[in-house]
Amino acid sequence: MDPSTHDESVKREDKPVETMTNIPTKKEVNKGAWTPEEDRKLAQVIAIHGAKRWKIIAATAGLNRCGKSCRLRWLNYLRPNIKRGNISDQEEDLILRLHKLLGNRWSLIAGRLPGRTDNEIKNYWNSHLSKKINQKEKQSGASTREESMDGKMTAGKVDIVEVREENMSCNNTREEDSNATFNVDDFFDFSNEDPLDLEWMNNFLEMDEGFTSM
DNA sequence: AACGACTACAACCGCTCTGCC
DNA sequence: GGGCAGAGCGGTTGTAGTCGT
Repeated sequence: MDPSTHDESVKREDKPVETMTNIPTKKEVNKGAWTPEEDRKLAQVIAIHGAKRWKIIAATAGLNRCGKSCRLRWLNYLRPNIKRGNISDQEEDLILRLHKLLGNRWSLIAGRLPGRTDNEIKNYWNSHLSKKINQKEKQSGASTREESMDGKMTAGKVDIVEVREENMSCNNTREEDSNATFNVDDFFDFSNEDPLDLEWMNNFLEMDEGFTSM
């Protein structure tokens, strides 16, 4: 499949806004794997201008890339303090628990795993964890009735969590829902927190255990 | 050695959200 | 309040690498 045949975003990026001469036109825009030279140029420009105004960055760096592509490359690959590969057992466990709580909100999950990107976690989930879970479900489905009851309990737990999250994440209803014991937005607000401080994790694990025992 | 199936992950796409004018 | 542009997110695709036959 050739992505260029339905490239709506590129069309949008080429609106007349572009008065800057270096911004690539639809025909010129480069796609596919990034070269080391492109990485170097992008990193240089970001070091000078900061990681904002991606369209300008793309133009300044002389890259025939759209701003979106530059942003993604920076966030997922070039950014400092990125951890690559080898997701530890602890991290995996955390991903599983957070996914149970949050669903496919990868950026929130990634926010709690220092050095990991949402894209990496999403990929890891799709290629590793989703299979693991499927296997587990199959196993539990084929085993004893007692175990299948446990499976129902697990599914029930997820439902409860999802309902809770719905209540918690909705700012409009937050005031009405005075019984909420937990606010997901507050919980995942890192603004006043050292990202490497793992105390939150203990709190989260305790809370998760609390749901488990429900 | 050659080939197809499978896996992992980088990158793209479309959509939504947010802030500014 | 409405429109626009930029930023961000999650889903999906493309492809290089690996493995089994």
